[in-house]
Amino acid sequence: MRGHEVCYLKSLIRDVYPFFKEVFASLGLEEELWSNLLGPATIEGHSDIALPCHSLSSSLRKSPVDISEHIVSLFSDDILNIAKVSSKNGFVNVSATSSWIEEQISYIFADDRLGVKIDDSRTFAVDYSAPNVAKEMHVGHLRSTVIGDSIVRLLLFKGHTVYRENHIGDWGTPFGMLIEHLLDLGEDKAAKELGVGDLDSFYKQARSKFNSSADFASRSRNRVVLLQGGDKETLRLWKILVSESMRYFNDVYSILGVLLKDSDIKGESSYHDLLPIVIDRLTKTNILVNSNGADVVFPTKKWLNREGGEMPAIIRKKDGGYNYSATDLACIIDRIERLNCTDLVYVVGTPQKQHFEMIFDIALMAGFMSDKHNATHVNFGSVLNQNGKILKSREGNTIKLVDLLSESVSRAEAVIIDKNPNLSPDERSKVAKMIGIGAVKYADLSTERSKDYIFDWDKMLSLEGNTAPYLQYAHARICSIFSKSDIPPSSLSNPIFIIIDKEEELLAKRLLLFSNIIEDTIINYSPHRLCNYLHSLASSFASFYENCPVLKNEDEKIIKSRLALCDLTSRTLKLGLELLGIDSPEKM
RNA sequence: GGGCGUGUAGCAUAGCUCGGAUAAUGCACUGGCCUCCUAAGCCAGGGACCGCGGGUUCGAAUCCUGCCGCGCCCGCCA
Repeated sequence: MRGHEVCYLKSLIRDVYPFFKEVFASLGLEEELWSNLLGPATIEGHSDIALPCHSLSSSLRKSPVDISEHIVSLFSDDILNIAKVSSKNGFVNVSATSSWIEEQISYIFADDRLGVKIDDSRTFAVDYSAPNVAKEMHVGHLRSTVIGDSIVRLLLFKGHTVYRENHIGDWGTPFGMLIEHLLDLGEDKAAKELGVGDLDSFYKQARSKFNSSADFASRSRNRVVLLQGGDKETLRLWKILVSESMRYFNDVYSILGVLLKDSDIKGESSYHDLLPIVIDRLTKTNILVNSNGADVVFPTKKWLNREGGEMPAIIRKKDGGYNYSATDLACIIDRIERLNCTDLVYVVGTPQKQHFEMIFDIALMAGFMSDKHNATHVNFGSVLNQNGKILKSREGNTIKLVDLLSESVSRAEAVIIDKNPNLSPDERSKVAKMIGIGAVKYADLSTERSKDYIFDWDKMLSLEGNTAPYLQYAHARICSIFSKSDIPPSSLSNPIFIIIDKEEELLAKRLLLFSNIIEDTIINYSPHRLCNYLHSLASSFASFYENCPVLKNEDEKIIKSRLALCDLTSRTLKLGLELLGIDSPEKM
């Protein structure tokens, strides 16, 4: 098992390794036979690291239990400075001593980065959010935006160069009808409707006219031709649609507290000039094939369509129009050749998995990317309703993202009034935003992203359990301890840690895991791992807080040690939440 | 038809890359704890043939394989 508690303490393995080496040398066992067996213990409470002896049974001709007991008896006493060694069920168990933990924790404490290393810098393009112009943002967009933003924060923290790429849907056939509808309404009125965020009704009105009026439909088709032909007046009207929608999206981004800015927008339209070049280069590498009048590529990996025929990726349609495969290939060229990216990350839903596999395959075939580049589809599951059905954006009564967010904030505010009436209205409103928005983001980030998740209003806003408010509360409690004491965190340089009680030992061990968890989270692009860790940290803090008096202690040394543990915990929670894009209020 | 994903206590999830001990966490449930640093909390407890069957292994929730349920993709929409 490799839960958050377990990928613990690489340094403990490093420190005790020489002792194992000595013991196994005396048994005459080759290093290859045992060195991979030494690893994190799988059961919390038994030990920190362990070595199962079962596979040694045949070569040593003894039972695993006998072997483990024998091994324990062979260790030199010097290991006791680092760890206690014991045996159980055929495992050799190694538990770090308090003094070893104290030393490690001092090291982390002195580090602003809490032990997290800076990587060799690479250059990433992270493609996320991608709302459609003149269409409402709904809960489905939440996932891409929130997951992508957290990944960006993590990569930046690890020292990488990151381009945020907001690939908005600002081109294509629907724009004919949208522009005609804009004209029908009058520019001013339309702009206003879009700017205040009434995108849903704008789109629906246009769609319904398109379906019911032949005249409108015909005007719309003509308008698409004008748009694609670069007609100046049409482009001017198109820009109104785009900029008014962006104004609205920026409002949502600001409420959500994500990093996306106007300069991160790279809509589909901006790759226009590259599309003929894509065709040209695919032709030159001899992989573009004409099939029924369309220009297509057959990827290396074979896919079958419904009829059982080999399935190509269509790059240019029979009518000469480019489709999204062409745009995505253009993106790859742009990101690799103009931005010099080494890593391309696409935070897009799982339904597009096959599409991305094809595109990455073709990009390699055509030489747009090489082995030196990593392209990753960071896929995520759908948002389901209570009945387990997908929340549809078109016909159903979809919850607007803004409405969801504001309700979350107002519910959070109601809880604060109830729990902490002493907070001033001004503070309360600030804190309510941090909690309400944090709760929604955390609900989305804390489940394994490739799975579907059930949108549960009550659970999302519940302030109990594995939720952002629980983590924020732990942080606020620590701030409160410091405000009650006359010892500010800044005065705690070079504290001497004294780990005595089991609750403070568990807290300390979990604090030591932080850097491992960050590595794990970013390697897998899985923010939920960080979430689970922070919850386990907050939970061990709550236990510590309940059982280990900090300020109400007689021993000055213990007060200082525990205050330092508190400070380190709050810094870890705050940094961890920050990397998820969630604020940490000092009072709540 | 082809492909992909998913199935773990009443509910929601983690663990599956890279196989180890009594399967972890939260909600809900039962019982305790506020003249005491924020009870938005803590402590204790009950609750699971890890979808089903085979295989590999000293050892499988984890790897392989065959089924079953659910979902998604296979559009000259993005």
